[in-house]
Amino acid sequence: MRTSAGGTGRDGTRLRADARRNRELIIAAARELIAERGPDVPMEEIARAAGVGVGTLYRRFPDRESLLVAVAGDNYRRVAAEVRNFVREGHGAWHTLRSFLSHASDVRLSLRLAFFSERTFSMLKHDAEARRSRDELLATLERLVRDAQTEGSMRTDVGAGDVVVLIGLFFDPARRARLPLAVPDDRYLMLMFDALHSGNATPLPGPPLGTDVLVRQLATDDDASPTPQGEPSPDHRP
Amino acid sequence: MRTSAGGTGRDGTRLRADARRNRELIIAAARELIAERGPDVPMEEIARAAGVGVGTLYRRFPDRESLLVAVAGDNYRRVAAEVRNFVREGHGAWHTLRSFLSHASDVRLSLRLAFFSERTFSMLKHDAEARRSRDELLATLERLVRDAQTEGSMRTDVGAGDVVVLIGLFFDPARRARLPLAVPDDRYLMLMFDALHSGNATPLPGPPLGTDVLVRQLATDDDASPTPQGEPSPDHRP
Amino acid sequence: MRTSAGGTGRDGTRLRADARRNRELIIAAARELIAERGPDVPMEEIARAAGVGVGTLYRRFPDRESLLVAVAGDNYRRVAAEVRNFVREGHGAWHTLRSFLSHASDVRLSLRLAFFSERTFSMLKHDAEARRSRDELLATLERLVRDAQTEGSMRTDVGAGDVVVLIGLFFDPARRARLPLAVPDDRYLMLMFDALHSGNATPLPGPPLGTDVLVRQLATDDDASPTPQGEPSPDHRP
Amino acid sequence: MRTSAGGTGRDGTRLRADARRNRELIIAAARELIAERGPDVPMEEIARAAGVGVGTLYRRFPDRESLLVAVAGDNYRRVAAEVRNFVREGHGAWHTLRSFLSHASDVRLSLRLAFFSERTFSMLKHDAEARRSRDELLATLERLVRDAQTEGSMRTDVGAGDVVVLIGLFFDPARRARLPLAVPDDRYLMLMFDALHSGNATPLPGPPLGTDVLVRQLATDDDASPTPQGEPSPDHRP
DNA sequence: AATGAATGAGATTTCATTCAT
DNA sequence: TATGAATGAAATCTCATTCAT
Repeated sequence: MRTSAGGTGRDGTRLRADARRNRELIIAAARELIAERGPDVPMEEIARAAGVGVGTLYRRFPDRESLLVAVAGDNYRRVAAEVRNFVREGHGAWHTLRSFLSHASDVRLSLRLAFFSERTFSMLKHDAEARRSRDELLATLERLVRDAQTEGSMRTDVGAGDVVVLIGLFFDPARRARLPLAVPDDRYLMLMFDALHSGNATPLPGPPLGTDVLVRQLATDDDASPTPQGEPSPDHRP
Repeated sequence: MRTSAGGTGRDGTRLRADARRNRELIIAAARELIAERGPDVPMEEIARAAGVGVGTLYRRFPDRESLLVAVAGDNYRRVAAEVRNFVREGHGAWHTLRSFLSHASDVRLSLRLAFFSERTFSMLKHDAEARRSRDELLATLERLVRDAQTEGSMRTDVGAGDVVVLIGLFFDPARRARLPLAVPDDRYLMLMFDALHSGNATPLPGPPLGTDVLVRQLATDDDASPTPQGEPSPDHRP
Repeated sequence: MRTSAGGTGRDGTRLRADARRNRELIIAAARELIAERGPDVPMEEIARAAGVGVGTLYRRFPDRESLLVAVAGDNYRRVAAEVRNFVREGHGAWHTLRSFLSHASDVRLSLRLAFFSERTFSMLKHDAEARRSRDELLATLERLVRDAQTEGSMRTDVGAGDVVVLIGLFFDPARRARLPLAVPDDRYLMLMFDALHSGNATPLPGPPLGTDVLVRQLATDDDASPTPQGEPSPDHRP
Repeated sequence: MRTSAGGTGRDGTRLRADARRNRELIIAAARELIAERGPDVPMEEIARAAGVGVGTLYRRFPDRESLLVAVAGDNYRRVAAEVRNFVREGHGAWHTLRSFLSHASDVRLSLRLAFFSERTFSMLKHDAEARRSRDELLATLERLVRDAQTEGSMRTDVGAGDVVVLIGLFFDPARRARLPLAVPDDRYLMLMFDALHSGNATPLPGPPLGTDVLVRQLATDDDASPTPQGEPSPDHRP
């Protein structure tokens, strides 16, 4: 049984064991460096951190964008399980949402990665599994938001898309690195939650932003068909 | 008696008319491009946008940092008058603070510019007038925050420094440009205000952040006189 | 057992064959051009002369200084063997000294290269092998001078350091290139030797200049061990 | 009575008093800076040192070469009187030659300046007075050398041209600046004299080099007629 | 398949020289 | 006429990407 997770080449053929290992090393190094220094770190440094040559990196990922896509996809996968666990616990939607976004820095990275650039986003469409993971993540987020709103603990004029935007704006490591200040993430995360909590009556301009809007907004120019072609391996975990 | 605003060379001598005009064109172009694409836009593009040669740009500003400083300084000056007007109106501190930060996009740019890099910040110290403007801006912010807290409309576990950080994190045009979404600034500004409004009881980690902390944190190596006038951050805890 | 001469990267690892060849082409081109036009020839020209792109040059030598160091180091190595041969012959120290400096233009280039700039010199300290070669060269020079003085054929109020300075002043190709004259090196080399010959009684201001002085004068900031082996300048005053 | 000394424009018209003053300030500043840092000092620095704008400098001297020519010419004139004095004293030709070259740093600068570049040299041909001063200087040098040789104190296989070459090679301030060593000029000047002193029997390759050779060698490509055209003001000091 | 060398297109900065004020 | 501002052609160096080993 072939799992597709990060283990297939462009044409769907199985990668050699060492090749797959390199692929993973590269993605891990890239995630680290990107999280630390933003999406513009020199390719050579990523290669060095991964312990491979640039050539290898480029053989695996023909350009920077496709590496970003891979990192994003990988991250979604990493997050997928975590997501389910968080939800299972059942401490109330609002609390779950908070701890979900507070503790899982991978989640935050995931939410940011999809929106690094149009091309990153649009390429994501061609990796069916990553897209599926992403959609699961977004669906979970949607559900948590909806439940929290039903509970009455979250204001109803915001949507899951707003949460994604907030995360995307807030947690930019490049920006943070540039701020010559040691500001604690937590403090501003808390403020963000307070902003989202119900009891804040200021009416917001515009309707709640759903994640569907985010996704749709990016899927206009390219092909509209949901999963057009090049789905390397349709079979995935049950 | 003329003030020197924008019209003096490094040594304080008056610039020739055409030179001053170019200087202003450059700063305007730089502000525009920086606001649009962040502080790393090619110098050549800035020059082109200003309608001058690179050489001219470099004659006026020997390196990128000094251009950033100039843009920051200029922006502070542009903001200074506006600041006073806003305050004069007197519709209550909270309302004033909101409209102050909501309407003046220059204010937001100013608050961000000071913290682009340590060197930008530190060079700013040597431009007395820009520093004065900055300090006036920060002092105003401090006052508004304090008053709003006294009014009971703003939570007391945040400080003016927190506002600056939030602005700095939120309104990064480079980041925005990268987001392939047309997100309305207003919406998130509102959320930010709601986060800052009183009635949000979640205790924040850490003490309120004053602007003095921001300024002091960056002023270690150089001159010791922290903030010549415009006392930012008197005590304001409840 | 291979020596690493010219064939190792910065970290001592073996270079690939083609890289080593390029490295050598670059050094050769640089030596040529530097000898012809001084240490300021455009990097791009050096690259062109070597038949490579600038990028290659910069990959090998991250900046101009490090290229100069490499050329110096290489030159020392080239000279090292020659030095021993000259000395072996044994026609009397004075004669040896003369032919040593007369025939080997590489020797002269070497003696000049170490003193192009403080940074060149100081970086040289970190290339152990080049330093060893340099020290061997200087030690040989010291010995020849001392022996010639013992023989009675060389004035005793000069030292090997003086010889280096004279070479350094005389054989500046940039200077020569600028002189719109075809002056024969030999002629002035001969005059220099006559100046150094004994029987010239004019007392010189200052003590004989040893090469140790040259070396020490430049070795203040960095490591304290002055000259690992190849003892330049034992006492040699009459 | 119009004296031509530095006081005429390109077309021979008398310069306004302030213009002449500027011309002199520029030349003085240029001499200083050139002597200190070689013939490549930025034009703007020369202008600044002279207390004028670059525009003024360029109005006076259309390019760098012509400034060098002017500095050379001026220097010759400054030296001319000195030359006569030195000779008048009459302490023996050898002694005179030594003190002549030892004490008058202007003399040394003059001897170097003529040979900075072909164009410098060739342009000199168009400034009749400077050429005359130069020729006087060279003639004096020739005479001193000849007399010293007649006295028996100077070797006869060298000529005044050799002396010029030696000076030209030795006293390059740019070179000296680069040497990270404080070497005393005197010491090497003394050595040079010892080289030139009789009693040094090593036969030199080639014939004595006369200054005529220097001059002739540079006058081939251009026009051969001694003072072709454009002698701005033939009348000069009686 | 892996490596890392080579490439060349920018980006920054300097400075000789021209030109508007 | 004096000024110094404007220009643009180098020169240095970096890095994404391609290609030989």
